[in-house]
Amino acid sequence: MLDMQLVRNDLDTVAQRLATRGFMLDTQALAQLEAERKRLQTHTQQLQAQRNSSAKTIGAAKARGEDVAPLLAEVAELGSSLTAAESALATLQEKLQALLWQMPNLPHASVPVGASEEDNIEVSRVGTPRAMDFIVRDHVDVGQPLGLDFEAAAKLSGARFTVLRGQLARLHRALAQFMLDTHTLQHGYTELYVPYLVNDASLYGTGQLPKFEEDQFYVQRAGMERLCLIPTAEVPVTNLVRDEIVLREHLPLKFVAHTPCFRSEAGAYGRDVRGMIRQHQFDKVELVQMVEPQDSYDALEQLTGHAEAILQALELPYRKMALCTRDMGFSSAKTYDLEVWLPAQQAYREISSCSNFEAFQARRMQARFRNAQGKTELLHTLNGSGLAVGRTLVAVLENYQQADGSVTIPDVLRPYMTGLTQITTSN
RNA sequence: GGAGAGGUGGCAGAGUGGUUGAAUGUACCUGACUCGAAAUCAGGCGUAGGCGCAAGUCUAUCGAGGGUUCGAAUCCCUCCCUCUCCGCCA
Repeated sequence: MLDMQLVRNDLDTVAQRLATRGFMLDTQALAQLEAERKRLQTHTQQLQAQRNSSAKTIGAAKARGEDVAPLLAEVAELGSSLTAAESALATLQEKLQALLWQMPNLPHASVPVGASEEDNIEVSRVGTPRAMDFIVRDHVDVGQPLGLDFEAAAKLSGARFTVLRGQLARLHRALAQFMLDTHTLQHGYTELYVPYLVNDASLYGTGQLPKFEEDQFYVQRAGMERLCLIPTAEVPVTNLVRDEIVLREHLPLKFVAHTPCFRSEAGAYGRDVRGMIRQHQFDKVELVQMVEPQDSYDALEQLTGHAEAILQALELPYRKMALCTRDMGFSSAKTYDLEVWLPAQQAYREISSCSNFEAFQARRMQARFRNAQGKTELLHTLNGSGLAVGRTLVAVLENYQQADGSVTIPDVLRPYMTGLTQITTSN
């Protein structure tokens, strides 16, 4: 959520910056609503002040044992006009609030302005795709003989689910373990285990609501608040600081969590239908940081580097993209995507997204810290995938495939696989 | 599933219709005492918003929403959440 103060005072600049990401702010309508709000609020507060002072007068008179009838007559009219003013103000403020909830974050000055992913800028490219002197198969063809089973998953749940068997399931687990160990032991993150079902307030906090309700999976409970399957660990982890005032000496907070993620992928029909690139359920190791405002862009570089370290350790070729204004997520001020090389597609595909949200989420969550002056100030929040486990498995299958149909296990994963060096149909 | 208790300021904890934005304790800040610290004493200390150059002033806020009332933390209704005990269960 943007700072209403800023939106008010700098309406045209805000509108221009939002326009670069494709959000058209009706400044005239907003200015008009704002003016009306101001008028109504002043009016309402005057009436409230009047009510309060007469109530006190009446109370005092009663205490002295005087007749209060004439005083009561004086305020007879006040009630109804106050009720009317209050409800008019409430309606208007709801309208303004709804508008504010739906406005995306302002892009940082360093974000390239662009219309689509075509305008994303390649920041760096690491690793060289391996030369393969045989017909390169995609992860589906490589994986199916080794235990990747979409038919079984379809029977159980439908499209966009996966069953993994045997060493493939184990490799999947090894990947997650390796990522967690790296981030906790080498990058200083605290591991968390968190709920996979969260309430609406949490989804508002990180920005999934109110705009992206149709992307979520909801669980209804009779007589209880509905809960939502988390689309990413970002939601439960970031919301840990919701309504909290963090001590400055505890900053930065750095958390890592391995969770499944659930996405309905509404509107993605026909995209990546083959394989396990785009699933309703996938695992992800998520990095989250809460930092002081002046540190957040350094933190973004570091956090992105932590995700890159996994790709480097796995010796997977990738590139780092600075997303352009139009391609960034709703809540983000700046995002780097890490894209891994998929030889079958002869393309780099997203495997991690690292973002600085500045105070956008913190304002929604009222997540604050006490600054050096002892005043409460909004935190800056960041997160990034480190990495998407399912897609990492895809990348390993494709990049480590051999002519004979086996898959070599990357060196760093072997300790997690009791020394196994390759996956074949026979193991 | 059954029975009960409860949601008040950073924390603890009073308050059951009238100058209560809220006692008290604690934490924190400032000052006094001290060579310094501890202890003690005095003062300050929530959040959000409106108006104002400012000093200031006004409004809202005691889980959420609605109701009663001139006036609600306090009474009534609905909902949400937490805790305890019993049962069942991974």
